[in-house]
Amino acid sequence: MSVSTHYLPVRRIRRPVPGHDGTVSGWVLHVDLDQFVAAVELLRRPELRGRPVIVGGDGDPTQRGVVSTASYAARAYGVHSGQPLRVAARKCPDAVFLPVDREAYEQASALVMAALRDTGHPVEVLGWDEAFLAADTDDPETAARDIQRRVHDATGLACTVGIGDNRLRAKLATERGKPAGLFVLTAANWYAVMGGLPTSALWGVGAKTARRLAGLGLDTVSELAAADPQALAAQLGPATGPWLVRLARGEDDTPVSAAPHVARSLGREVTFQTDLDDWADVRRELLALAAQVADEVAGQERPAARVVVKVRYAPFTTRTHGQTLPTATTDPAAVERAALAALDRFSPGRPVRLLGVRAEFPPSDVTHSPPACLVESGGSGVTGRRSR
DNA sequence: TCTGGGGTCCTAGGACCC
DNA sequence: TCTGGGGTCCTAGGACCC
Repeated sequence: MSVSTHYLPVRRIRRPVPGHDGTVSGWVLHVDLDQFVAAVELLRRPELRGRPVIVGGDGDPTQRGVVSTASYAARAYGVHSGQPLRVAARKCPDAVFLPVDREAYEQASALVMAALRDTGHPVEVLGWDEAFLAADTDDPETAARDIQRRVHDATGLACTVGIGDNRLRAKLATERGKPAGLFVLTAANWYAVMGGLPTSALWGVGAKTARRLAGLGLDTVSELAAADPQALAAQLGPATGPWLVRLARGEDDTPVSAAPHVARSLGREVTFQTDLDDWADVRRELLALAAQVADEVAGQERPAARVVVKVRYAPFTTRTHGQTLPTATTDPAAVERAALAALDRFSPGRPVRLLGVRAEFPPSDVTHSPPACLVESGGSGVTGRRSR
């Protein structure tokens, strides 16, 4: 598994403080590749250009699996990421279905990130196809076009650049510049662009939170921005409440961090095409997953402190149980033992749809960087809630 | 419409200690 | 024997993102 990194020093960017003439000079650029996974496939299969292409699972729409990425031609039929492949096939029967080819995307991603670093701006990688750049410039649009040209020259791929006066606004600008365009979102146009939108338009507000907020009478970004942070803290938690209000105001003072990402955990999981009824099979599959994870933990030379096993019973009930290791270790046998011990805490007999094993690294380990030889750009899931 | 696989972070509740 | 309040740690679950 690759881990994002590079060798530039971490640099805290200058905040874009308006000068007396209203100009700002510290910008955040959010770069997002257009239909990345599908675009990589189209690069090596140019004959498919213009056709609906759907990448996901094993590339077999009769099997369990979801859409990773649909080409723009396929999206016109209502196909989108996360949709079950069976549904996608019904909506777009003439689509070309392709299996996920992780390695190809990681390679393409590495080229993209290298091109971004060649700009000289600090780069914070967010995943295969996204990055923030800190740009100390008075002309962010020229910088953005320069980035688009460099990425295209290096890879043949198109990207959109969101320009913002902080990370949050840059990120939200990008979707308004798609495809292959630019968009500028700052404090100056925040409410004009975002104010009337539902709260789910914010980065970090999903369907569940939007529904809870609506239950409190907060439907739009403007309404959330005007809410009392303490009142929301009582409703949604001490950190989440105030954070949501700041989100709605477009506030984010997190610097672009070019520091190498150090994973907190490492896991493998698998959904079976047919539910496992026999607990002996469950045990065998779990051991295989645990061995895989243990192997990678050993390869990373980062001791694991805890092992968590995930079981999804049919039809879709998910449970987790963890086992803390006596001492943090890279020993594969210890990791496998812990996984088995955790499995013993589940109720056997129920049919199993999914099994997962995840190793967690101790929190104190965050200062420990992975060895340089294991490091490449792109790849790892630098996701989840950020910048609280 | 039956719902992947990789992650991150936050919350609530219980255990435990003083 | 019954009882307080606070702090910290651990665990499971939930929500979100790519």
